[in-house]
Amino acid sequence: MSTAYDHKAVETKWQDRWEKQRAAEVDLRHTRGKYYMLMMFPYPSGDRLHVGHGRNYILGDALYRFLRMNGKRALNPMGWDAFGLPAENAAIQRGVHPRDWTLGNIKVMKEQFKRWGILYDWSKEIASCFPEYYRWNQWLFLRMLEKGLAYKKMAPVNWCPSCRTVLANEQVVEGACERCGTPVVQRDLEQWFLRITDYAERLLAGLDQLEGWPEKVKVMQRNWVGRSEGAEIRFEIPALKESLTVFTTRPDTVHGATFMVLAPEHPLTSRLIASHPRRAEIEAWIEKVRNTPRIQRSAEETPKEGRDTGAVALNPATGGEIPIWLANYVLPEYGTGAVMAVPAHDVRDLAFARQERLPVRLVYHLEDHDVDPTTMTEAILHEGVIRNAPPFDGLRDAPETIQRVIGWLEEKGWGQGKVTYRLRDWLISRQRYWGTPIPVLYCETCGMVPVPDGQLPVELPYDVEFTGREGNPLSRSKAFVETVCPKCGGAARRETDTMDTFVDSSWYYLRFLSPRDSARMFDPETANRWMAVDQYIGGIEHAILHLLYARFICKVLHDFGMVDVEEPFQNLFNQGMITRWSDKSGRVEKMSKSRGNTVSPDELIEEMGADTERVYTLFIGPPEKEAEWSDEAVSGAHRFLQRVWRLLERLPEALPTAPADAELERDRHATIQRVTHSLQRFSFNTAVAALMELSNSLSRALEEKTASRLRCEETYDTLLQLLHPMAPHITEELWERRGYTESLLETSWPEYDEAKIRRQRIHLVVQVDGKLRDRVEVDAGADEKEVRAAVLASPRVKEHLAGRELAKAVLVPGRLINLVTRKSA
RNA sequence: GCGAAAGUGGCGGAAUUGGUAUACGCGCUAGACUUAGGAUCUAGUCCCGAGAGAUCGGGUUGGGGGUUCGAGUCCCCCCUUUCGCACCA
Repeated sequence: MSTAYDHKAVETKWQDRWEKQRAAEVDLRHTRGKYYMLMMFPYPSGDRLHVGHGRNYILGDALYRFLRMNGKRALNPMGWDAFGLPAENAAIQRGVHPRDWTLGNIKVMKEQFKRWGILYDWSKEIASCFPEYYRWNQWLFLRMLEKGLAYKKMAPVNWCPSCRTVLANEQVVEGACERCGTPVVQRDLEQWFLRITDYAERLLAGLDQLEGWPEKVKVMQRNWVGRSEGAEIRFEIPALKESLTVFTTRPDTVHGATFMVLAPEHPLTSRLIASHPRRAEIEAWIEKVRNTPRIQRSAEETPKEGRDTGAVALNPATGGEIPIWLANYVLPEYGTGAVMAVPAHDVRDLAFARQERLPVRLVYHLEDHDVDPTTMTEAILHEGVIRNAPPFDGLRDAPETIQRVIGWLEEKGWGQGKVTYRLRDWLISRQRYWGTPIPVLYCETCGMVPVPDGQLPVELPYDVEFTGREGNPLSRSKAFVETVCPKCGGAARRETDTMDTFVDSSWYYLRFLSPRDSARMFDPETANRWMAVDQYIGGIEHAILHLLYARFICKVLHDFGMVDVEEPFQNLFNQGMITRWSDKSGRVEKMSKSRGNTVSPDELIEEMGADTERVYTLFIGPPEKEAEWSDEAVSGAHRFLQRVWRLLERLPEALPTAPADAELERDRHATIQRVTHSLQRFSFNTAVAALMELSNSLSRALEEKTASRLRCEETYDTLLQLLHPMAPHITEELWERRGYTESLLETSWPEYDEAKIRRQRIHLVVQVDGKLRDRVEVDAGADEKEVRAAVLASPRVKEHLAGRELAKAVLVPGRLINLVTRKSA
């Protein structure tokens, strides 16, 4: 038996053993003690994982092992978010098929997980790119289509004329295509949507139930849904004999509406400008605005631009005529795409009114001084009293005032109360190959026809060309596109759009519970027993999109009667990023390949071992916070593990009996308590610190021969058990060398006895007027009388009391006593 | 601009409920062992002042005020940083 710590041999040995034993496999038929933990399944990109990625998985594995030792039936599955654009780009750049590229990457990542010593239940592995998985995306889509939750409409998209494809917002860099640099244009295309806006209210309400979610994420989701209460108000346009509806959160300021502003895309625009003398010029301007990418157009720096249509509307409250304008700052998709401008009480409207020399009218007046509407430079937002706006004169800016105005508008038939959301329906169409084909087809006689369930899955053809410049490769696959209409038997063409990969990831947590079911999306019975996910772990970058979509789809499946829960993830944990100095940029940045500041786990594991990386990663700081990687500090973790290794050989140094057994026993129990509580609240860094201290105590006890052999061995065994979640390989090896045959994973988490942590005699802190002056030894249970006697006997305390008189004493039992004095008379 | 979180030694950080601020680790200093060591071990390491010394006194959690016997922790004002949203009517 070798005595030096050979991390390579130890780690390979145990990784192979865990793999052979299928150590993390769970039989889902049993649910006693069930705990469903889940790491956000990764995208198998071609890059090797670095230590920054490792933090996430190591954290999860430490939690998993801790749960197991605490008797939980913990399920920790892993799969692959395997569809996506990089695979297609790899195909274009390197001529390798997206499928082969993806499967190759999965293999590499799986090997990396193993080398970190991470245990997943691989019997439940899934990959979203397999037809066995994505057929259920299609099935779900068809159910949503039936219920009207999936629909198709024209929508403006970012379009690269050179690549001839739609780009996601993230792929537009300064108004140009990220890949070829061609300026991106806005273009209207028929696109598929999922009606997530129908669920806006429930998505908001559900957040209030999620006590186990970080407040930050809930706030971000609330803002994203963006609920606004207000009213819709109709303004008549005499020239068109039609009315224009606006949405406003401030119906109480309707008397101050001095002009209207429409988005250039508004359906009424062309009729409004039909007889305008400079119509062509305005149309050209509209075209320019429409072609501005949405991100740029809605940036605050973008100057406000507008055009007068020449038409007027009637303000229902005043009966006055007000001009109708078009402006780039009004967004067609929010509210009704039209606003009533109240410059006196809205910052943006005031700026625009001043720029275009439009009139301003006050509704709310300040009480302390008069404001001149022709010169005012600051809008009056939430103060003042209404004047000259019958029948509301005298009312103040308050929610009740708004309610009264809404009631009045409803009574007069001019408008009604209305709630609007910022949330838009979910655009799922992608003009890409590597995704789930949307299962509909187009027949010349029957029109759009859903693919019958019996014909699912609509499989991606393998034999496709990837040239990179011709739009969606699918549309050039005759074998795929040309098909037969299931209704009439005539010729039909398949939809070539594929789904956003966020569809795949919005229900995968259910598939893990019956991953091989070929008859159903998932087994509702097992799902109801195992859902919700008890602990979900992943990056904050998914705070909005993924987590919102997953909540939405879960609610849809709930409404379909397929699963009881409405919220899929009970507790959410977002680990912080790992940062490191980057020579490229000359500052500390997120660790990433493109920044050239990654640390490879391969080399680190080779040099110091996976356990060292694990311990350091957990010790680096609070896991929810960002942490800066330090190459030097890693060696501290390595030294600690080496000390733990050497302690085994030092155990025989202890004598059969020794004087201070109780002290080490106290440390042991106190450490169990500290580590247990730390791990329960994800405080891995303090858990590691506590274990370092226990290791130091044991080392000292051996050195000074203050504890018995039995006591030292017992302490050491506890140390190995408590350390196991963080450093699984070395602890298993040492445990085996201690002579135990069962895996540490199968042992029960050590228990502590509070009575053994308490000391008989304690050092009580003595303060005089809040300042630390001495410590006295007293019985732990000493009452105030006894403590006072002991304290007043202290020479140092006497010194500080000299010339003063004791006013009162505050005793915190077991901790301190504070003697409060005053000048003696 | 709105919203959220945070600010503690040279550095990463610790301090469940208000109760010994700076645990643990890195780095640094000195010493031991050594053929050499980026190995290992031991001691020291918040700042200022006094002392040969064990020690003693004072100060310190971004700044200022407050509550309290007692504040890193609670309240108010300000400063800084990070993150999210951002022409949403």
